[in-house]
Amino acid sequence: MANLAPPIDMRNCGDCPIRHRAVCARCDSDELAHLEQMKYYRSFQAGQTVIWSGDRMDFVASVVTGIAKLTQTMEDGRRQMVGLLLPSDFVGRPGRQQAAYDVTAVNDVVMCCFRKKPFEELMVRTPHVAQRLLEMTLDELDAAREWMLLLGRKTAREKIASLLAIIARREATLKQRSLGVTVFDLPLTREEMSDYLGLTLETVSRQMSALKREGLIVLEGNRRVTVPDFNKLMDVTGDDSDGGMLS
Amino acid sequence: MANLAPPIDMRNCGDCPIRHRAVCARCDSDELAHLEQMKYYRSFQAGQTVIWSGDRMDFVASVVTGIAKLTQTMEDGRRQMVGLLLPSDFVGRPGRQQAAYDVTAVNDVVMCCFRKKPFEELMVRTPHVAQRLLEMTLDELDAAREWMLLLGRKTAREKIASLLAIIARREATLKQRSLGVTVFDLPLTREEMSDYLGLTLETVSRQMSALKREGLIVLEGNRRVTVPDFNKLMDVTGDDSDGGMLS
DNA sequence: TGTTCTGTTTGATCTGAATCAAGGAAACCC
DNA sequence: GGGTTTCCTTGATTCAGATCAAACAGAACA
Repeated sequence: MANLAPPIDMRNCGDCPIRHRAVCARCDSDELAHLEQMKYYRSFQAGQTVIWSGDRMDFVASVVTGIAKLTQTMEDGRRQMVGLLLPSDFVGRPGRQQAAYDVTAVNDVVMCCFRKKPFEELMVRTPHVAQRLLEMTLDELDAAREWMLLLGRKTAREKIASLLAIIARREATLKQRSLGVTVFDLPLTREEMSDYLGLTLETVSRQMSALKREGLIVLEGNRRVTVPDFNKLMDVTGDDSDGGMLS
Repeated sequence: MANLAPPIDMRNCGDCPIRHRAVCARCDSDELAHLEQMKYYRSFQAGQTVIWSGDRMDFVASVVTGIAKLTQTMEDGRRQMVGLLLPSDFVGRPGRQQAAYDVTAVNDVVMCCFRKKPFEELMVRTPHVAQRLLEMTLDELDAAREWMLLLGRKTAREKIASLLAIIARREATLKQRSLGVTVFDLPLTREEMSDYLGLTLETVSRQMSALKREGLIVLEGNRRVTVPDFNKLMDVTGDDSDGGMLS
């Protein structure tokens, strides 16, 4: 209901990653002008569905602000999150007809969109776009595989700690702060966390309480989390203990 | 111990996907000649490690024959398979220094390799290579996400059925047979299956026995599997029930 | 022809997370 | 300010799959 018009200051376009990261870095300005003309913005309210799995998808986009999730659902309702899209992440697959998963706005989201057909044509003309997208897709693949280890082999406790560590690290990077003490708001509800981690929301809640009881995290309300000692949290994740600093 | 020399009939090169799928389809013959000169073959014995996680990876490759697995291992030994490489699958990430996972030959494997540096240079000159790789990577990402649903939400029984269905379907496609009745040899040991599915090998064995008891599969020895009715097997996977016939 | 592997099956028991079931607490809304 | 809704926590119980333990089957080999 809330989209297709761009009430967005063009200056925001500076954050648009398709322009910035996929194209701008290496393309000449003619191509850039092309992209400029093609793009349009859409915004989505928290909870709104961007695309349903199986729908034909006639655009590609990148997240400008907000967070969106990719989910797969089984016939009986069991649900698994399979991707979390943060600002600058790319949505949609050039060369593919149908969406493979549901895409839903977690909070209010703005996306920078391009019609698929012309974008694909542009991709043929400007090799750097394909190369940049390949890079981004490889990163996503790495993340997905990390996630598979989590889903297949980690305990509930380790899963929660891993998720908190991921968010804390991202938050620290975003705000250019060190990882020593981190404070942030969880972008996900308990249920979304459970969909992410392959758990029930009760188990998520219990494990959060446990970590709180042990002083590994401090909770103000349900959402605001303080991690007093990042390394202690990392010890619980089961990951290699370099603190993840050598990304 | 067993590599770096090509005792392989050049005609096998017809199966080499880098040539065939990434390049050949759309590139002029000069580029092809380039690729021809660059490539070399390596073969690996069953169980041999192709690359260790963290090693610097100075080549990219594609599987010509055999099957290789990607695995991640936690400090305490818990292991999760995160990828299964079949003939024509691509190994390695242009633009990345280190290998992110262990790559191991499941059975005897031949790979068609290219030194990374010149391959990357070639990628810049020939846009279709990057585009083809992007397509392949997107496919892998889709597979990984399907796999995440399996790991996070499926029961042991559904996991086993899903794995068997995947292999049966691939086998049928390969031999151009219909899916009605399928016979094939499992390429994986019970332990490898458990690594794939996030289970213990005992549970894998038990569930295999259960499917056998119920007549959903017939086992000759441990490896040879007959699926008398593919649709009945699909009913157990928990997947949407189109029988997977639409791609 | 036994001997030793390696891979597999099966049984008994345990346990971590799911399920079932109440309540609490913050946000929203007349 | 009370009522509704949505989200979260906590407790009691159950159960699927892990763990521990033993035995079996086929292949390799001497």
